[in-house]
Amino acid sequence: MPCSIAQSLNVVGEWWTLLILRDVFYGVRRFEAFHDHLGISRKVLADRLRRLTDEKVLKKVPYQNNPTRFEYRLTRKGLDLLPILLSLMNWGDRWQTKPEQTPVVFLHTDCNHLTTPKLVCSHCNGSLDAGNIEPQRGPGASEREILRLQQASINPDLFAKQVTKTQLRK
Amino acid sequence: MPCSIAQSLNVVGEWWTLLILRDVFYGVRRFEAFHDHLGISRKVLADRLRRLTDEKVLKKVPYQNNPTRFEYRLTRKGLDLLPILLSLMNWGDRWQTKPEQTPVVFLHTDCNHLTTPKLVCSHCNGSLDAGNIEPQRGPGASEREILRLQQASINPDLFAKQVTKTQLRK
DNA sequence: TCCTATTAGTTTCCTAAAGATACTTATCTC
DNA sequence: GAGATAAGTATCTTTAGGAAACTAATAGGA
Repeated sequence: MPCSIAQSLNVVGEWWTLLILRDVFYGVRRFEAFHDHLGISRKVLADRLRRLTDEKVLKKVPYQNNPTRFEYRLTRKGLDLLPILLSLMNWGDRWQTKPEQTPVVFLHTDCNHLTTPKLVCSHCNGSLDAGNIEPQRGPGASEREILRLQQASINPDLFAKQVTKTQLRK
Repeated sequence: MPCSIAQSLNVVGEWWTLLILRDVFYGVRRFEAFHDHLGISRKVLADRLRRLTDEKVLKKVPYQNNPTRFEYRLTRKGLDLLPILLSLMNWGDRWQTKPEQTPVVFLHTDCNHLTTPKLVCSHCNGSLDAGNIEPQRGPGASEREILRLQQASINPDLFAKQVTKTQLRK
């Protein structure tokens, strides 16, 4: 599918993949450790780790010889997944968890305050949300994509009041 | 699992769910339209839409009577998923797509420039990345979570040089 | 009136993927 | 030699996904 979201989901969209990556960000590196922490089946864990190394999100680094054994580390490409994980965590905290049940918070070591991630514009640093962005065709837009964009509205009348009976087709 | 990422994935972690939501953000609202655009099976589409409305990410709004038919709209909770979608899109663009193949770009209407989403600290507006955040126990941290955090390192020696043979246990 | 189209699903059947558990290989420790 | 450790494979059963046909309620046209 010619869509960057689909491209991403192709790599990290399967069950377990993002939970494995969360563990990697927390410093988990070895097969047994993933298995113990996550309670994931060994077959699926092996499949996912293979996929992630094939896609160069993780790389295998040897940590002993005889027999040679490997641990899994993030590549630059993998490290760049952090915004996705932080966004997921932020949404879960806000909508799925009571504030007093928040399991993990983050300290921003540059300013030494607890932080919540916020999306801003790379150009003006102003906040980015559904109300102030507009999708446009990129250089690789397909015919289909262009058609879709012509009708696109990022904020589709979100809180449209309930349509009254007389407005509805009889 | 007592983890906000798992909580989020519980709602949006299944195949198709985020692609359906992408379409919703672009203004797609009806069953047949999702089916046509995505090429998803009708059964799975019905399952996913039911799940999303149960979770109050989408809500059904009637648009005609006799027979009453509904379309799917984002709630505030659903609208708040935008950072996740933008982060996924951004990662896909950077790592899975050649620049000249980018299908969609975004205009930030506040500053009128094309934009790339960037994560910043809610407190100081400084950039947020693997190098300057540190996970800490939240109010609802479990024993397990606390143990994990004690060994946590968000940036686990990413580019550790290949370990030399003599460093490895013989 | 009868025929076809539209919309939003549901049902059925078949294949693909996930989970549980046991097994394997190579080595170290007791 | 017995057990433990680590990183997987292999096998079997259960579950989930895809394709296609079917359904309900109505509108519009011949």
